[in-house]
Amino acid sequence: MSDDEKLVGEYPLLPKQERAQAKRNALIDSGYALFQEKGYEQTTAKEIAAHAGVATGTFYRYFSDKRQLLMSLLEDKIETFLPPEISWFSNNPVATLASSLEIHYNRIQELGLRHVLPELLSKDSELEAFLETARNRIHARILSGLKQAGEKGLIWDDLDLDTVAWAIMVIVEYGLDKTSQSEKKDRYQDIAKLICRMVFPPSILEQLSKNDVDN
Amino acid sequence: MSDDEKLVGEYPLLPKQERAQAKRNALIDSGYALFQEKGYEQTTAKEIAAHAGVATGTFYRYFSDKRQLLMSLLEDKIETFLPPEISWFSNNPVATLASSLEIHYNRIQELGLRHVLPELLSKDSELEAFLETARNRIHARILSGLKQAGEKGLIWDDLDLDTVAWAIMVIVEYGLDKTSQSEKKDRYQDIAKLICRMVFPPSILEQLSKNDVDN
Amino acid sequence: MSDDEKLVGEYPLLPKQERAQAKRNALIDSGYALFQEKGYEQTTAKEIAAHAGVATGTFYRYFSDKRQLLMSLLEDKIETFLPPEISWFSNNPVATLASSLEIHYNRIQELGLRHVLPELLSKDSELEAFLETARNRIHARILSGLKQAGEKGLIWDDLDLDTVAWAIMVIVEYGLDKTSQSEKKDRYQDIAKLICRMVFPPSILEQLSKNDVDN
Amino acid sequence: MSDDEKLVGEYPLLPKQERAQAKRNALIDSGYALFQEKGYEQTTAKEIAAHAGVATGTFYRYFSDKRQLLMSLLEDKIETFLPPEISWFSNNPVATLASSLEIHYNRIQELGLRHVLPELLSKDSELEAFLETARNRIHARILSGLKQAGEKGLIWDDLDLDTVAWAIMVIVEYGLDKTSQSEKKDRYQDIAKLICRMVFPPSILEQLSKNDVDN
DNA sequence: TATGAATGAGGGTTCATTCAT
DNA sequence: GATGAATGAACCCTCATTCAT
Repeated sequence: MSDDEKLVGEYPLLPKQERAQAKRNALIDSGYALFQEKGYEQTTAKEIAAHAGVATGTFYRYFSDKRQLLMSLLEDKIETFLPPEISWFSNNPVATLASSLEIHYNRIQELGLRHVLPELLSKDSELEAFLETARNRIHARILSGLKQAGEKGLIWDDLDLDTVAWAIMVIVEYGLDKTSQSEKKDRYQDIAKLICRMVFPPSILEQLSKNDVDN
Repeated sequence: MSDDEKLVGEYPLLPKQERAQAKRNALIDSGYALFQEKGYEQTTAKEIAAHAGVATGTFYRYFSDKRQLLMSLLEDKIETFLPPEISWFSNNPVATLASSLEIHYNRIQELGLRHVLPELLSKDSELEAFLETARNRIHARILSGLKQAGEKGLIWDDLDLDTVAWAIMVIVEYGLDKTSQSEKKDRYQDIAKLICRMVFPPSILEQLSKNDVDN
Repeated sequence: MSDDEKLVGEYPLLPKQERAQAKRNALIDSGYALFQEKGYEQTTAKEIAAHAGVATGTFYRYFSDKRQLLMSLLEDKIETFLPPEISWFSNNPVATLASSLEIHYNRIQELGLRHVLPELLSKDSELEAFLETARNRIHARILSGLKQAGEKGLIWDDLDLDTVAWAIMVIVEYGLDKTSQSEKKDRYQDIAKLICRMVFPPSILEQLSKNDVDN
Repeated sequence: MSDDEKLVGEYPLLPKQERAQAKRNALIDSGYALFQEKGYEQTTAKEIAAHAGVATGTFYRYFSDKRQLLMSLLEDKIETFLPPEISWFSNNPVATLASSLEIHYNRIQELGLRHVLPELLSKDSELEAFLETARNRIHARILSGLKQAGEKGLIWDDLDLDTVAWAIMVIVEYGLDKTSQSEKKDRYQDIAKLICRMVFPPSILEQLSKNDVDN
């Protein structure tokens, strides 16, 4: 992408670079698809290349090895991990949160690499560090939202916000796996309700919701 | 070998079946230890056998393959997944829950296979089914506790108990990973508080706790 | 071989160890044959295994890799590099030397690895050190023979014995390669004569030879 | 690239053929340098091209393959193998020979491909034939010098000149490898002395040297 | 029954060579 | 001509599994 930007304004628009970038992307996409489908260890570099429609050797032109493709893939997709900024000040926090969750969860689903990573984490400290960073960014984002709400006196004052942020994260990250597609809509609502009950005292929650009805 | 030493001087000792069972157990334990330490794919049958103090070939007398050892291992340890029956009627639900969580989490830690399984799930539907069953048993146990509490009118009456049970499960299962050992004590308290807030209306919670103080 | 010695006196004579040793030897022999035939780089581990009549994997039970087989091979055969102690005091030095050369050259031929090593030397300092050691042992043996002769006043007194020893070594080591088999007998004589002329003043040489005729 | 810089500002400059020749030479030089440094098998076509500052594909415009570059290289450098015509009639044969050796050995060092070739010989009969030819030319040159000396009655009359020529060749070709730079000067002298002793009867040698002193 | 050497398919990776641009 | 990305055969090595002892 930064590559494309550099090209802006240049006339002939080198087809070579574009094709290379396309091939790299095809490999990443294929790696992504196969890692999800069969797991990381079960996917061979040969398969990834074949799936991307290139020769085995080409794989190694773009990535030093399978692991590096995984890292590149993660860097490409990392933003998806970040949940949207959650607004705790909305009139109808439950509904707002529910829709936030839906958006975020869909993204995570799309990423869908969670099933691929755990086994690797134990043997790859760089990967571990990388994901830890991502996780911290998510946590920090949730925590900051909670702090703002706390400063306005909207939430329980005896909460350890760190724990709350972490519980929300876990619920969102691991929570919807086994739910059938048709039931998910309802579940978002229920989760949102649970989270709100963790966060807001009932009185505040009622009041916020009332405002909503008034509008 | 330490096994052989024990045999010195003792003649008939273990009947055949027992010796075999001991060997089988040693293999399971070794598999368990190594899977945790290095992951499933990264552990070889040879290593498991060596760690158990038997020959490579012996491994295959007791298990048809590596995967089957994993399944046996899980069957052996599955009970550990089950959380203790949670008592929602105690006088001090937060404290009671916190200690339940601590007990359960320590068991799960001991099992510690979560990092090993996810990647396998994608390629092994039998394993998937197996774990789904285990998961369902946990869920059912939590759910049944909630229902009892619900029947006594102790908890929010607009809760989808299924969702609540599931959220509790997720928090317990995935929640404490990155917490440092020293901070865990506090975290159990905080988690218990959160869960209680999801479950009990504040008034009930207050009342239950008051009883406690009275005693 | 030292293995065999250890076994002397033991009854059942473990067939396992013997078979393993035999396999190891078969691999070394195959490696040796193929290295000579096609060169080191051109020979694959698979080929060596096939030539020895075992599976690829078996190769790696006995040797960590191709290079290690080469080292083992050299260690096994290193003694062959050592030329026989050359007797400079014999009555007929030329004839004696000629026959020594013949024996030694045949051994070297049998070893025949010279064609295999040069390219490797540049990239493998351990191998280089190993061969340097072997070379030094040869040189030392020749030199010691020359010194003894020198002390008896048999040879030119203005010789740098080190250089002489080295020249002899080179001639013996590299000298007979391209000579056709049929001509070798004569060539040994000629070489022996040359070397003697390098070493002995004509008068001494004549005198020594005369003794011989007298006998 | 340094080539390109030379082109700046100069329009037609090198005719096509010359440019091509320059590129070809650059490739040969690079191949030569890399073969010496890392060995033939260890050097890739890509590296040679990169070292020569051209693209991989360009390599194959000039040479059908890596082997062909080696052959071309040898043809280019073959003359270096030829030792200088050795004058056996000089007044001070030892000194003359010593300086001849020095010149020749330096050339051979410069060529330095000896470490590269042996392994290849076994699998490439054309190469073998080629080097055999070169070797024969050297041998013939030395032999012809010896014959001339023989005709003048300067050397031992019972010598097999073929063997002598060959011994000289071997000593010169393989002899100085392991000698440290600082000791080489002396060694040339010693070698020259040895060779002279192989060739000349002491009386002749003395007489020739005396002439020298007289001058 | 226990052993552990043997097997060989298959994985990751390299590199000589080709060919579209 | 020149380029260098693409190719894919072939290499080295591992390890789940078998089987003679």
